[in-house]
Amino acid sequence: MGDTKIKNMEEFAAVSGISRPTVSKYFNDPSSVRASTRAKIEEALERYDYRPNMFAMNQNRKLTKNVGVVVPYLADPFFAELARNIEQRCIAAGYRPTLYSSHGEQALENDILESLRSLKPAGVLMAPLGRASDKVAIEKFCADIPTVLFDSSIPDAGANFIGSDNPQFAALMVEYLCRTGEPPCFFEMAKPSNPNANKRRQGYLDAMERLGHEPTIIKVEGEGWDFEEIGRVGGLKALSDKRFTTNTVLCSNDRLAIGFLAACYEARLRVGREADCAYRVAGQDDHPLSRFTCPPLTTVAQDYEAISNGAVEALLHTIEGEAGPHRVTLFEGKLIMRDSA
Amino acid sequence: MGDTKIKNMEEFAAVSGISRPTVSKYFNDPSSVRASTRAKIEEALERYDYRPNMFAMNQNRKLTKNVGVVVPYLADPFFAELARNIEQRCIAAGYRPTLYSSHGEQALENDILESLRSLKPAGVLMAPLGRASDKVAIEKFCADIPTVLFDSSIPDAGANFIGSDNPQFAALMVEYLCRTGEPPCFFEMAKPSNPNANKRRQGYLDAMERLGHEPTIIKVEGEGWDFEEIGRVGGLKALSDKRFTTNTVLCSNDRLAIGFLAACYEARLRVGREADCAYRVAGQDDHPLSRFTCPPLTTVAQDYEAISNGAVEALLHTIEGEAGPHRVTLFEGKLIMRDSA
DNA sequence: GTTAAATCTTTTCGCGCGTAAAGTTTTTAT
DNA sequence: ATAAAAACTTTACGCGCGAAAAGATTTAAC
Repeated sequence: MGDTKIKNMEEFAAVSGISRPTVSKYFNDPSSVRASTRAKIEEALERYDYRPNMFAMNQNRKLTKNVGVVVPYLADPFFAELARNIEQRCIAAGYRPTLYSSHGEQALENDILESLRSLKPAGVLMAPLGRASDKVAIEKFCADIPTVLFDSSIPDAGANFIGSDNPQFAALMVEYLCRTGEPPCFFEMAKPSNPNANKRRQGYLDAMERLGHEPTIIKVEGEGWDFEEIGRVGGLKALSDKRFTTNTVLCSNDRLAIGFLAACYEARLRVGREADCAYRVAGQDDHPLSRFTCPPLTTVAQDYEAISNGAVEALLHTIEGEAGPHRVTLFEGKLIMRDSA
Repeated sequence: MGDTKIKNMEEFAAVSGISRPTVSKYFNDPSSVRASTRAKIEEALERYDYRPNMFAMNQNRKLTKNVGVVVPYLADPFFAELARNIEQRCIAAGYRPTLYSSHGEQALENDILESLRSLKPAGVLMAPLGRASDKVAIEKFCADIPTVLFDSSIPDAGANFIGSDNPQFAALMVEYLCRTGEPPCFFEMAKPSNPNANKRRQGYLDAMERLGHEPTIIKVEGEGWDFEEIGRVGGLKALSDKRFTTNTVLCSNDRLAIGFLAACYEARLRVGREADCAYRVAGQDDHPLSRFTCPPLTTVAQDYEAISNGAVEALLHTIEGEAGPHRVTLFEGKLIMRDSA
């Protein structure tokens, strides 16, 4: 292999005995050429390892095979895991995903959208920052480029949305906690980065009312994406201020819960379902590390598979023109019972 | 702004009153044109938001401004954090980083290298999978494209390497643990994914010998990148088999330690420095979540800043031709004392 | 075996920009 | 003020491929 170096498609077409336009057609869609031609090309492909020049390819093509994947904070294993799933599904569908993280900053999110435009992507899968997002910029982007939003929605951005049924998450957990012990207090950030938090709070309030309990919401200070630290510091303060009206705490998300567990440990309060425990603590998301906390965290699991799969499929439909304007798909969560509650 | 839509550099040159070749020069290096010309261009840039076509730009340029960043497993917050730092430094240096994760698979790592070649990157920053890497493929890649390896080295790959002084990590922790209590047993995977584990084990052995203690190494089964689960399952088994010869456990890395902490909790063994604790547990890396475990994990901190900064600087030097063949830079770890040991 | 349909070849053009050469203008130095 | 240097304009070409049109060939259909 590699006798003579192949410089361009012209040369490769020569050694494979097929005309260049047909070879070009092959690379755009191998199934679009006759089986016998395809065999010839693929045989030559093994003898001389040629790959078409990406830049020349995409220059004239109206639609590239590039797909942008944007997440708000990649250091959060929840998004890392979603990104991993999405990447692999895109590759399987014959697309070239490129991963971007906004790192929690609006300026970066906008920069990413800008540089994404110049990539002429076939489509974009985006989990917006949420509260910190530049809604107008995102709406404009969605209007120009086929985009599917996931995890966190931007109302009125004319794109499909795939996410979780957040009120259901909270309701599910509230019902479980009330059935097995004292009704929960709700522990959250005063200014959540993500609108899902608001839906979870509402789900909590509704479920508590439905079950005839008085709700208690504990809001802690702190902004940004350092949820664990915010949960720890805020948790310590809330504990010493005795703001919890029951022995049960439902956290707005698992990362906050992990911080709250650390606060309980620091305050020498035992967490769990057993008799000698001071608090029961539950989270929401089923963060990859939640099963390794001490005690293991009871939580509501996001359906990672369904979300990533649904997002990719919705994007492919959008790309292929089957419009279906502004559909919203929500997946239910599953109760994951562990030792913390 | 946006009166007439600018299609290409020709049109943009017209509205800015500068010739196209000079505009082209500006975009390649704004400081290469006269200040007055630069001002004219930048003024026009504000009135008409034009951006040069990426694909046409890179087609004829011998060296692009693209930089590939490859990590073995992005769902590991350790690598996510490194990637974040590296990305931002690359952007600051005027490059366009693109992030890739091998997701723990050799095939994917090789695929990434392949598609990276067609991106004609100015350089690549790569943290190899380690044991699972296709060494030959990586060596070839390094020979063709300016590459800096980080975190995990590939001997003989003709590239600079930036990482941590792993034997020092273990030695530092062994000395601390021996000074404050019983000497540690070493807890690790039988087949570590990463060669750093071997250096840490050697560092442990040397330090134990130097201090006149008998070393004990506990190897647990399991492959892949699910370190926490491997640590938990292996830890439970090792505990029930009574394989620990002292009350102190030094884990090969923090993720394994997090799993081991979960095992201790499950076995109802209290971890910490206090009198009623059964074990002291320490890790290595200062994983982002290590300060939130229960108890907070005593560990040796990687110098994230130094590594990411060093890697980017080494790459920039390599790109700019200042060869300096095969330099290895190692950074020391710092002891982070928390409650677990 | 003939005909229509599908596929391939040949030819040609253009994408948007990098780059080089030759001539012109502006800036800097003396 | 004058010469030399620096920066600019004009012109022209090429990169590697997509795409379209017209003609030749193969395949499928009856």
